[in-house]
Parts: sequence; structure tokens; C-alpha cells
Amino acid sequence: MVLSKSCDYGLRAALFLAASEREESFVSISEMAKALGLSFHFLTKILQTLTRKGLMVSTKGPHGGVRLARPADSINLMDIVIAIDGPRLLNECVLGLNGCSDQHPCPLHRQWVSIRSGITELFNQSTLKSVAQRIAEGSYRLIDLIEEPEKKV
Amino acid sequence: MVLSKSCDYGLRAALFLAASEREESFVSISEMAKALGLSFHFLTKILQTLTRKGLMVSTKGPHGGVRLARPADSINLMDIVIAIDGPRLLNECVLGLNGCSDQHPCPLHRQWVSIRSGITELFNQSTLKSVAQRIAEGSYRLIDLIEEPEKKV
DNA sequence: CTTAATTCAGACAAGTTTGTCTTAAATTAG
DNA sequence: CTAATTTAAGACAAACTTGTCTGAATTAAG
Ligand code: SF4
Ligand code: SF4
Repeated sequence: MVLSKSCDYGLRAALFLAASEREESFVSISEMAKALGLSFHFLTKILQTLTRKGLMVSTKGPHGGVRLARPADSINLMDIVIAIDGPRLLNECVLGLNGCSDQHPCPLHRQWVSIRSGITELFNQSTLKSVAQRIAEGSYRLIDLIEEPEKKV
Repeated sequence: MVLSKSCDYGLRAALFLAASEREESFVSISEMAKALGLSFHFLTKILQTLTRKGLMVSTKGPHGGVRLARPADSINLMDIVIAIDGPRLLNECVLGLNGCSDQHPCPLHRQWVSIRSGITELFNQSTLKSVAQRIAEGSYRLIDLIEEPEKKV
């Protein structure tokens, strides 16, 4: 997994907010959790992190909920990723070695740095708005497919 | 983390074997664990997996140990990765959605598939031999830098 | 003011990964 | 055969991630 589950969920919620028309008003976490098929309590915890980091604002009480703290075109996916997973993604070694740098390369350095910067570029260049627009236009999903069909015979 | 720690360790050990000249003889796991700075017991467990999967062969007793089951140029990194982490890497969604496919794309599908295939290509095209040669030629490391300098003031 | 709705905070549980340890089995050397 | 060495197997523990739950604080509405 390139991102933690918490981070996945945080991104889905942020995109959900950006894709929902009402960018101005608050959306309740329970509504989002239901729409995205996530645990309400768990999602709450994750969104609290995003609120603390200043990416969302929240309000309590009836009609309360959360919304993006800034316009959706001024928040990119990397903001969310770093708020939840930290900068890990930016400087991690593919072999798990510590202190990754050009000065102390592992034998996969060259190739890995290239891939890694591709990933960070993707997150850096994708704003919530641009991705949300894609959702609105096409048939892209933010939720799991049919609930697991149970395993075994 | 794109790979589990177990997988990281397995790759390091496999590369260590490929880079050690004595491709024919057995190298003891304790020697490898010491050289790579890994837990002996944990590395043992990981290499048992690789042995079970037929990528290495082992023998007990004095002068026992493990060696690659096939020539180092006929094993690629993907073999190791799949043996330890399974095919997860090949078909996982960047948003953690289930059933990733062109038919059920998330809004990052196009870009992610491109990156993901870059990763799989890297592992598929890198043989243990090619990477081991790089180690022999240049100054690439397979071990962590100086043991963590302890944190805090 | 009272009540309901909602986030906030944090304890707690469950699950997974990582790491340690002990014992058994196999192999080699003498 | 005996003893030493080494992997195999698996129990167990520790750490981390994920998920659940309860209660407090805040806000809005009547
Ligand atoms: S060498 Fe490549 S893989 Fe190793 S630490 Fe540096 S970037 Fe990461
Ligand atoms: S759309 Fe992209 S990210 Fe989503 S499942 Fe398919 S590949 Fe993964």
C-alpha cells in the first residue's frame, strides 16, 4: 500500500466534499460515512486530523459538519496525504533503508527516485477541484464495489 | 511503504546472495543477518518462505545455509516480491478501492495505472544478477546507515 | 431553558505486521 | 554413535494500524 487506509479514507472524503455541489455549507460526517461506505467513528477521527491541520473547518450542532477550509482548487491531494501520512512518501526507500539520499544510494536508487517523483507529482498536481470535476464528468467511483461476496465454498 | 518490511528484507538477502561471489555454496542465515544488520530469527522466517516458494534451497547442519535455487540472472525482483507480498502490488488501487480495473476506475485511474506499471516494470526487468552487478561496480548499500542516533534532546 | 444534533476527545478493542524465543529435525565431523 | 551446527516450525510477544464505543462540549431550534 502506497497510502495508509486512513489516508485513503481521508482522500475519499475530501474528494466527496469537493464533488458535492454545496461547497459553502457543512456536510455531516455521518452522511459522508454512509455515502462512502465507511465507519462513521473512524472517519470522524480522520477528519478531525484534517480539521486540526487546517484543511477543513467543522462546526457542531444541528446542520453542523465539515467543509473544506479553502477553495477546492487550492488544496491538492498532497496536502491531504501529508496531513495524514506525513512526508514518508516523499523520501522513503524502496528497500526500506534509512536516510535515503543521492549520497547514500541503494542499488535501485536511480529508478526508484524517478518513480517516486512521479507519484509525488501526481499528488502535487492534482487539486481536489480537478479530480472532483473528473468525477462529475465521467463515471468514476469513490466507493467499494458490491460488498464482499463472502469467500469459501 | 510500497513493500512490506518482510519483503524489503527478503530482497536485501536475495541481493546479498547474488552479490556474494560464492553462488554455488551455502551461506548461513546468521552470517547474512549479521552482515545486513537484521534480526536472525526474523530473517530466517522470511527465507523459509522463499525456500518454500522454490526461489532458494537450504540445507541444515554445519556448512549449511541457503543459496539461490536458480542462476541469479533467472530470478527477478518481482519473483521475490510476489513470493513474500503476493500480487497485491500489481492490482492495488491508490485509493484503496476494491476490484481495481479499467471497468471500475477511480478518478485517479489513468495516472495511477501508469505509475503502477512503472513499478512492476522495474521489478520485472531487474534480475538479481543485474542489480548485484551494480552493487559490485558502484558504491551502493544494502544496509541501514549508522544505527539511529537516538532522538530527543 | 431544554432538547436534539453534531463534532471532539480519548479510552479501548481487534487485527495485522514485526520481532523474539524455544524446541525439533537434519546434517556434518570426529 | 555422539556432539555440534544449522534450518524448520511454530508459539508467543511487542508494536502499529484499524476500528468501536462512550461521554463531553458546542451549537441550533423551539
Ligand atoms: S537509493 Fe533509491 S531506494 Fe535506496 S534510498 Fe535512495 S531512493 Fe530510496
Ligand atoms: S482507478 Fe486507478 S486507483 Fe482506482 S482502482 Fe483503478 S487503478 Fe487503482
